[in-house]
Amino acid sequence: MPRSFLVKKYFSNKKPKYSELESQNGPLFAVVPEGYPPAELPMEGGLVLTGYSAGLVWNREAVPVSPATASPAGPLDLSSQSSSGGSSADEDEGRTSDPPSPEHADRFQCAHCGKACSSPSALSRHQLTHCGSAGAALSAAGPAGRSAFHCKHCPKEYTSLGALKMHIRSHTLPCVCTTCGKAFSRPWLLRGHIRTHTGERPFSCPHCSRAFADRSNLRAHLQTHSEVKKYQCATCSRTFSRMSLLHKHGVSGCCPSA
DNA sequence: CTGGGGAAGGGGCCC
DNA sequence: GGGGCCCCTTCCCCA
Repeated sequence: MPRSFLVKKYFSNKKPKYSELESQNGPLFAVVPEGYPPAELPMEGGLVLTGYSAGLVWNREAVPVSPATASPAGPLDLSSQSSSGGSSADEDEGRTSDPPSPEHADRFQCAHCGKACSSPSALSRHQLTHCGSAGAALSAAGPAGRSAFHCKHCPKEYTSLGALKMHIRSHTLPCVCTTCGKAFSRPWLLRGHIRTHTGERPFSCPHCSRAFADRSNLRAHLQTHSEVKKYQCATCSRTFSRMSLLHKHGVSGCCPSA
């Protein structure tokens, strides 16, 4: 289970550019199963994602997945659909931290969302995420119980100074490319950018000769080797390698009954 | 028009 | 607490 996907919460104000998606639910939501309002979809372990999440367009009903084989890591379970190249297995190469073990789930489980943590400290840190801009106002989370650190550049607020500092980087952009001067919030974003100058492509596709500078792009590419792709249209069951393609598909009229 | 690649943003978790 | 890395997601552009 992808860690960040489980616990991501701040959909509503993540990217200003996505305002059009937030303002018009249109075709995109045509693929959300009925009974699952876009703003509240049940997730693994009783998790509920609040707010708009463009990442939830896949249809779990359209592709019945048995509990035994259900992949918590992705929209569709591809673990048994790897005949054309086993993209799922390849995608998971190098990922060793997922999913959390059941015994850990019993030992360090978040009382608010049910998330299992590997240690008490991890649980403590996780519980802090329930406070603040997520609007989850949990009195039991953290000593303050409410956001205490406000960003001076935007309305966001955080429960820890570390989280605030991390966020402020997105405003100050301290990582500057010495080649072109472009600035980034994170060192690894800069490193990824530098690859665009050097041409370095450390992520190779095991099925073809292509290589990529970014792991996520390789992951997307691996979908193209799979017959059954990750994102599925609820209306026609056609699958797509990228959510953006599914979105386009919906916009183009396959799902007019949005 | 569609599918795919490139580049980038940002939150969360682990060490 | 901070750095590094994880992941997902998006936009833009091109074939």
